[in-house]
Amino acid sequence: MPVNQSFALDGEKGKKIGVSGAKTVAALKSHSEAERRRRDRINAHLESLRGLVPSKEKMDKATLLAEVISQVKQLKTTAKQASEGLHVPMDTDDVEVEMLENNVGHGSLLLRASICCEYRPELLSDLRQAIDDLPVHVMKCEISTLGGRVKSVFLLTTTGEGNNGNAVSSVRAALCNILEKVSASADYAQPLFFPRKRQRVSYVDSSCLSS
Amino acid sequence: MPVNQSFALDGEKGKKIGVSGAKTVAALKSHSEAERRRRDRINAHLESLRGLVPSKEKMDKATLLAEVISQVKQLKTTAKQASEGLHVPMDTDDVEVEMLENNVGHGSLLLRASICCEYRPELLSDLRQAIDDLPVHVMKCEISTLGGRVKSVFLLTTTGEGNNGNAVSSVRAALCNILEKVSASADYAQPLFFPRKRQRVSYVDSSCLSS
DNA sequence: TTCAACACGTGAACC
DNA sequence: TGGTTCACGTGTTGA
Repeated sequence: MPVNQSFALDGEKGKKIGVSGAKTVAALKSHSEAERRRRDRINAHLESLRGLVPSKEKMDKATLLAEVISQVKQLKTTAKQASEGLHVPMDTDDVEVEMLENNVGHGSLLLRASICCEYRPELLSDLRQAIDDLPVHVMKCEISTLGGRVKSVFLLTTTGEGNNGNAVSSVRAALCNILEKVSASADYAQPLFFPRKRQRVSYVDSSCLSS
Repeated sequence: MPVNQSFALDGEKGKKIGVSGAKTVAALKSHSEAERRRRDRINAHLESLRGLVPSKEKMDKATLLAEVISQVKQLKTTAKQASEGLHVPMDTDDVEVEMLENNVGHGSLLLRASICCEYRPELLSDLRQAIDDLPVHVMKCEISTLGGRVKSVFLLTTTGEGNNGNAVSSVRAALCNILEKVSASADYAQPLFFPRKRQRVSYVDSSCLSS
């Protein structure tokens, strides 16, 4: 049972309990009702968040919010890796080669190589030729197109013929060659307003993460 | 300035204001402090959610939670589509067409179409021709190869020219035509309405993980 | 008993 | 001025 402390306060401050008191109590009533609506709104959203979080137990409000935070972060990273990292071609030419694992088989390496550039008819055959000339094995190839741009991602394993130590650099060099060919053949056509980034080569060594 | 209403209540209930009153006021103090800690915890999580939401304005608590809810739903669908995007071609020929949403634009549909078959040189141009002949728009295309087999996944939106109701069936028919061309070139008869399952037994996949 | 979590009403601040 | 949002202290309930 809620206590109306305005009685005591009115008495202390000498206020009259009359018409002005009725106005005050009406204002307080609408105020408390508005506050109750606000609480209900927030709690309703909290409840729908409870439905979205993959947990079966009833959780504390704070722990529920913490769970939501961690899930949002997780989803953001996976969505980012999926959309930007792997599938969707960006509008800057790019070559990336990274080593994923070094214990696939007997000293063979697992590489992830990607090239992103403008599409041209000879691109796919050039890619195939370049990969065939390398001492690598294509485990998986993925080609994505978006608006005339192409992003190609390869999962490669070294065949162990050559030196595995420079496998990353040799693959990167081969892909950069293809990028150069693209740039040379596309020199006459520059539809963009600003000078395009021709070649951005990045190399991530993931071997430091795992022993 | 907070009002300590225990004075009036103690007077009404006839309680003594003395040692027991001191204990009561101490209990109330610890209680309010605990409640304050709880509020701080919740608000801290709310603040970190504010940092995660892609909005620059300061938002209401309720609208912030609503924004978080919509973002979680959005991220869930994109993450799911991304994980679906990593598709490895299987050893069986297959055509799949499904409707993802029906409220993309003004009555246009979002379709996901995929075809999985053996690679042949004319496959890509055939695919392009078939898609171009359909009243659809290619939002995203993804081609994956594994050991000579190809899986191609399209994200399509209907242009609204034809009847959206049979968009799924027309796309499926076009893709099945391509599948039949593959089969025809392989000198093999095929059933009429269902995508044929054709086991690929010609050679062992050299890109298996063991080596 | 104490503790943790919740809803409630209220004062204050800001349009 | 009302209207709205927030923080606070408190009553209550269940472990």
